[in-house]
Amino acid sequence: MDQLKPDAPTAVKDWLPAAARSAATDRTLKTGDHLFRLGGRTMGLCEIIAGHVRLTRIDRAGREIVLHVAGPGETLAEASLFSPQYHCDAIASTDAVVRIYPKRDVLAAFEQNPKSAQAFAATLAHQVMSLRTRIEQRNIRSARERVRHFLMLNVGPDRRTVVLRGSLKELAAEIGLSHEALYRTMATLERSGEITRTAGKILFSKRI
Amino acid sequence: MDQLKPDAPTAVKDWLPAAARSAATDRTLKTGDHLFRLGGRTMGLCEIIAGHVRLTRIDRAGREIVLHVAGPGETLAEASLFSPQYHCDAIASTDAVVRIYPKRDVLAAFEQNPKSAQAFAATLAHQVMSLRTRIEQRNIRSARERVRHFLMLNVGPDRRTVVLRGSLKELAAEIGLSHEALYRTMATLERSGEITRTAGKILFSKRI
DNA sequence: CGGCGTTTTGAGAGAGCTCAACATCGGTGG
DNA sequence: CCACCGATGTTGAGCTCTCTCAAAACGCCG
Repeated sequence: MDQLKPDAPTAVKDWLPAAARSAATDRTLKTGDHLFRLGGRTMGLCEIIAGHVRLTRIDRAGREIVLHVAGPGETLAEASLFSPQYHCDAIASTDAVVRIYPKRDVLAAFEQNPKSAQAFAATLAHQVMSLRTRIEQRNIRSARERVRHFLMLNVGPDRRTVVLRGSLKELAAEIGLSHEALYRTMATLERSGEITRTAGKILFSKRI
Repeated sequence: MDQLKPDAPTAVKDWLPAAARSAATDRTLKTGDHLFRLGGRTMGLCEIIAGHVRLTRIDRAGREIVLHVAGPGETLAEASLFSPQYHCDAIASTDAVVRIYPKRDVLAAFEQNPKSAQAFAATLAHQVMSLRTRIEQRNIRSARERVRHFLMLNVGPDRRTVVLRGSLKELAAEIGLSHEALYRTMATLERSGEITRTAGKILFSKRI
C-alpha cells in the first residue's frame, strides 16, 4: 500500500528487539473473521503477514464506516498499545495471516531499551509524514496532476524511473482514482511524450 | 485542524518532562517567513503557539506542494527529531509564534524517561490513526456522504451532538470540499430534517 | 457607518464516475 | 492443443456532481 516513503523504516523487524519478536504468535483469519472487536481487551501490536484487514466502526443505523485497510507488511492499530480497549473493529477483508506481538513484551522492550522506543516513535513519525503527503495528494482534483504528483514523489535516484508495485488497478485505488481514469491519464501522458511505459515501470522523458 | 480524535493527548506539556520544556525558545515569524528550509539542520520539536505554519515542497516546475498546515497547539515535523536535515520547507502562512524544544533535550528526555518516549509514541500513534481516518474520508466522493462520515466520527458522548471548532470554511478545507459545497450540503441535511444547526454545534435528529 | 470575513444562494462548465464493450494475458481443464 | 474463464488493461459515451465564478445577506469591529 504505502509507496510514498520507500526509505521509511516501517518493517517491524527493523525496530523491535528480537526478545519481543520471539514472543509473537500468528493467527489465521478467513474472510469476514474478526481480528478484534470494539471494546475488546487489546492484545498487542498486529502486523499483517498476508491478506487484508480493515478497521471499521458501526453506526447506529448498522452501516459500516471504514477507517483503514491494511495490507502485508503494515502494522495495525498502533495506538492500541497505549490503550486497554480497542476503539474499533478489525475484520479480515480477505483470508489473512496476522502476527501479534504481545503488548506486555513490546512495552517491556520500550522500558528496557529506550532506543527501541525511539525507533518506534521514528517509525510513527515517518508514517505521519507519509500520510500527510497522501492527504495533500487527495486535495489535487485533476487526475493528470494527481498522477504527476504521485510519480514525482516516487521517482528513483536517477530522477526518471518510477517502479510500480502491484497492478495499475491497485495504484488507482491507492491514489483515489477510478481505474479507468488512471488508464486514460497514463495513456494521455504517454501520447503527449511526457512518459513512456514498460512492464512495471514508468520512465519520465526528462529528469524531474 | 485535527478534530477527529479530541481525546488524543496531543499537548506537548502532557508528555514532555519539565526539564526539556524549560529549554525551549520562542520564535516570532511574519507572514511568509521561513521557519526552516529543506536541507537545513534540524533544530528540534516545534510547537505552534499562535498563527499558522505550512509545510511545503517545491517540485522541479517550481510549484509549491503543501504537505500540511499546522495551527496553535500542534507540533510540526515530528520526524525531524530523528533526522539531521529537514525534508521540506516550513513557511508562516500568517504571523506566528513557534516554540522550539531543542532536539538534544527532547531526545535526552526520551533516554532518561522511557515513559516520555512512550507518551510521544502514543501521541504519534493517535495522529496516525486520525490521519488514516481522514484518508478514508477522502475516498468518499459524495459531499453528502463525506459530511455524514465526518459528523458521525465526531459525535459527542450523547451520540447526537457535534461541536464544531472554527468556522465552516475551515471545516470545508479540512474535509476537502469547497466551502460552497459544504454550505449547500449542510443546508440540504437540515432541510431534510436529518440535522439541526445552532451556533457552533450540529445536532442529529436521531441518535446515531 | 464602512470595511472585512463568513455564510448563502445562483448558474454554468468541466472533469471524473459509471456503465458498457472489448482486448489481453495467464492459468485450468477437457 | 484449444476452449474457457477470470482478472487486468483499454477505450467509448453519457451523466452526475462538484468546482468555479458571481453576487448578496449577515455579523463583527474599529
